[in-house]
Amino acid sequence: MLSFNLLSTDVRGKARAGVIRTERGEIETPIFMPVGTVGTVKGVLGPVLTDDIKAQIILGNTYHLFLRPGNDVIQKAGGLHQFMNWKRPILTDSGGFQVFSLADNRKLSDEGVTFRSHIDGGKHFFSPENVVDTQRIIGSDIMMALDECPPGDADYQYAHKSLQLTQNWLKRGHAHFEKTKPLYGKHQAWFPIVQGAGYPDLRRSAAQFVTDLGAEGNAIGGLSVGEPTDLMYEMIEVTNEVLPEDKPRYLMGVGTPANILEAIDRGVDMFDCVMPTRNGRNGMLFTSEGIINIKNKKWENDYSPVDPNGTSWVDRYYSKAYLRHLFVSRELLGPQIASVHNLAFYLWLVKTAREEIIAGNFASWKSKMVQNVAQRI
RNA sequence: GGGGAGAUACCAAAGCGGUCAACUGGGGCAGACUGUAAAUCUGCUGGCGUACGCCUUCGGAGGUUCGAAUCCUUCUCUCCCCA
Repeated sequence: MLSFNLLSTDVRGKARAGVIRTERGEIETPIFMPVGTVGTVKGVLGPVLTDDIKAQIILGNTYHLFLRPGNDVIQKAGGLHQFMNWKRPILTDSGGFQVFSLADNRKLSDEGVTFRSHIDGGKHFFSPENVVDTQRIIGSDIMMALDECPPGDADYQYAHKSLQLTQNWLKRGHAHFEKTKPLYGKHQAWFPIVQGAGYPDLRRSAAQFVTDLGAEGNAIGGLSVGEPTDLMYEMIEVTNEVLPEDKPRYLMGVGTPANILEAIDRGVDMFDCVMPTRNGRNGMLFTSEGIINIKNKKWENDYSPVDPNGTSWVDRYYSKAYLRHLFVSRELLGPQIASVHNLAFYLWLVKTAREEIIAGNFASWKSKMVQNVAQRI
């Protein structure tokens, strides 16, 4: 079973500190989950992820793993944990986000979605049911429901229709989940997803629908897909007013350090985002003092540490000038160091948020940190 | 000693009478990135101006022409081949 214990709630706000227990270990919330789409957190070795970054749970992606290496290889390996030698929990996205991000290569129907593979153009059909089956083969500790993620500027009519499709899929996915069993002897949870675009009434009814499914945790999807930030915060608030307090809440795909702090303040427990790794690979460093573009000329002769306050050894071991040199020279070590740093920073951020919630100081710490973290330096 | 080729912006390299402030690469500078089709993509890169534009450029000097990076003369320098 997956359980969630709420330890502490910030006195002023809705921020929560808790513990999720899975058969592969505990997850202290709020938590950030590094994204490892195809069975690898890009550029980061497993032991670094475990010991240095201290990731408690990582993501995988059903669509990508299904295409390559494929269910067969993963099943023969004994599941994704065995395959990549990762012993802590894994959450897998269902491919729902690819319904959105590969919009040009897919066809939606009530039954499911037909994709054209981005790798070889081949046709594949995903349904709420077969996506559960594939995630059983992957063996993730938390499986995600198949959903449709409408774009941020979806009009009401589309958002409404899309939500009905998603809810139909949630019902079917949930039923199939209840009917099937793990393949490797470890419990797997299944999280449904709240959609509803930027419309409070849709979000509220979607949250109620999801709550009624009685899953072990719930997710908020369809945010940070082009809508204004304030609208995203409003949707999180509206949704969390309805979602049950005794289950973890997962905000999918978000976001910037400031986004995460604001969402924690509105009662979110779990996050994932490609930003620390992708933007890190592209030279953006997130620090407690603000955002650095390490490729900029101004760091050319700055021999100070990457981040003097950083929590990863790379922060003090390498200088900004050296890291800039690696990026400018297109050396592979540059993106690797940046990824390790950014992930360690994200994990530090949520860990500190947790401590501040428990200490009762979250609100004041947050308002100061949101400012620091968002500025460009 | 004889014969030939060439000098273009930071580098390489197109252009061979007007549509050239000059193709394209590289380099440089900056930007984007939110459940990863991304170790990717975009913009700028003579000066001044937001912009229409104006000014100074294609080895040096002179010339032809309404008009030259492009044609002619000459100087300087580089490279290749044969002895």
